[in-house]
Amino acid sequence: MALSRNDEFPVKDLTLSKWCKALSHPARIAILRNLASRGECICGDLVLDLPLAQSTVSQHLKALKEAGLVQGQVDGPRSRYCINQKNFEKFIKAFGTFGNKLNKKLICE
Amino acid sequence: MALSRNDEFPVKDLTLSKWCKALSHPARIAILRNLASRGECICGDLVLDLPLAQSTVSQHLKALKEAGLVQGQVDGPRSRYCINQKNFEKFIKAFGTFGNKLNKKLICE
DNA sequence: ATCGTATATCGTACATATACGATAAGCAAG
DNA sequence: CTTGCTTATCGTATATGTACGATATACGAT
Repeated sequence: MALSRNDEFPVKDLTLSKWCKALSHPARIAILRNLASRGECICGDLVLDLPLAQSTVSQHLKALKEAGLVQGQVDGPRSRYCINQKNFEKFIKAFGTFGNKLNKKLICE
Repeated sequence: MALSRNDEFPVKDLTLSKWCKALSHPARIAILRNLASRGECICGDLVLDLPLAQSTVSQHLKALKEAGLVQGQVDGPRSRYCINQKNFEKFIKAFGTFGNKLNKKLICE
């Protein structure tokens, strides 16, 4: 795409867009729901629940990890994943701030 | 990307991911902030505020429109845009539901 | 009718995302 | 050490996203 102009946008917008991007695929939303309801689980559990190949699920997990929304730890031959609660809360908060600001403007002005 | 498996995911996940995708670029977040603070504005106003060419801004507006988050109406030679409040509220609500469910699980179980 | 302004769309280039199978790497068990 | 299981990564194919300039379209004004 030619050159990205991302460095010319406010950091807050970049941060929020990064997190939203992490949720911009239904598989990643399903993964987060799954992780939340199980507390934690291994990659193989997710593969059973999703209509995707193991390698694809692994890619989505990597994306969520890079966005900071999940964390993983090695457990023998497995990888055990869970939601990165701290960052997830930051995301929820940032989103809430964004939504509230916009709603306030929409209603009051 | 080979064939998409999107039709095999729950509708709720698809809906939320679609909206998140609309916010997955900083320019579109900036546009929404802009529209909220101005109430409404024309494409040219946004072009002045963003580090992007007119045609690119128009593309981002189209994306937001297709996601249902903004609406536009022709005004003489201009296009006047504003936030689609009804859908935006649906989005905020859907996101809140998602976030709350996950948080509840994270805290209580 | 012509000119100027505003915007959407087209064409294009390149980047990134999504999907899969195959393979590599790591560990447990025998 | 070999076997079996789990997962990450590689290679690849294709789709989508992002950016620009150029152009078409639509309207108001002169």
